[in-house]
Amino acid sequence: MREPLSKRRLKAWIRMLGTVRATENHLRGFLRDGHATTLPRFDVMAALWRRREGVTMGDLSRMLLVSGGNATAIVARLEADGLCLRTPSDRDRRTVYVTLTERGVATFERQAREHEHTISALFGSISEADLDALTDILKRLRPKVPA
Amino acid sequence: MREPLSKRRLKAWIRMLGTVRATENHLRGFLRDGHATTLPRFDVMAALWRRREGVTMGDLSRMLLVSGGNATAIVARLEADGLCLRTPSDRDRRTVYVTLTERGVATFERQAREHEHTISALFGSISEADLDALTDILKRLRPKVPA
DNA sequence: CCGGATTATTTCAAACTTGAAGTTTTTTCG
DNA sequence: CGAAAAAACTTCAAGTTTGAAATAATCCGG
Repeated sequence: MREPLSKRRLKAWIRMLGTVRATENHLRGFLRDGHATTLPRFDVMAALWRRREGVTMGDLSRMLLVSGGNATAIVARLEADGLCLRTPSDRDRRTVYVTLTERGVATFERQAREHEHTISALFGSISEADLDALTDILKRLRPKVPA
Repeated sequence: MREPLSKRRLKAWIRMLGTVRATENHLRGFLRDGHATTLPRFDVMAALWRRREGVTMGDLSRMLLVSGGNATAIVARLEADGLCLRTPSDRDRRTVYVTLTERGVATFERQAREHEHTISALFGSISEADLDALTDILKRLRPKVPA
């Protein structure tokens, strides 16, 4: 044994954290310089784009793993910019459905193209087999942390 | 080919991001409930602990991949709480060395024990071979994103 | 039907974070 | 040497984020 297993796990975690932070910093850069937006705004718009039919605030915060208060704040700014829309539900007057506006969809799709290219470039050095291995490992990791 | 490679890379990235966010949320929980502190404070203290001889503000922000302004803010709060100390350099009067106080060391080590256990538990479902594979993949990923 | 629990969301203060601008000091090089 | 450029920090405004408390609506058991 080269090192206690718990230490090796810790190092793997720290390395993963570093990779994610570095990648996020990179993404933040092109969103700022090329699209005058931010990562949290992009993340919210991505969630809204994926579920075009509308998402409740609760779903949104669960999808992004952020607090409800945070979701409220970002959606409020996106709405002020005309990129998304909040519609109260008829069925349950507590819930609000959020959707992208037409302009929001167009804006996101423009950003998403470059986003995908950027990620693909950053991840270009890992093979298909690695991609499978990574996905497999992450799949086993994730359920350990309950939502 | 099951799917365009760029889409698969994107999905792997999104999955990794989710894993990291979920893990961070979990860590945030025990730091708050058990140690009355926060993740950014813990991260700074970890960096200071690792380099006990002292770290400049610049080194700190590069180690943690955060902005200089951010490092200043967190160190200021830690210092106000008596957990770290800022010492101006004799050699270069622009630079400041930051170190943990004795109390800071003791506090961090207490938190770090539980932190390591938590990570070890979360990562308990991946084998040693997986750990190697994961580390290897991340090592190849990371240099693509220059600091 | 009533009242207490639960659920969905918002509000708010405090902390965190970025990025740009400003200050001070050191380095470079003509 | 003496600018001009570079480097190390700090400051600040604006945006992000959390978590607790407040609101409002729905659900559920009696």
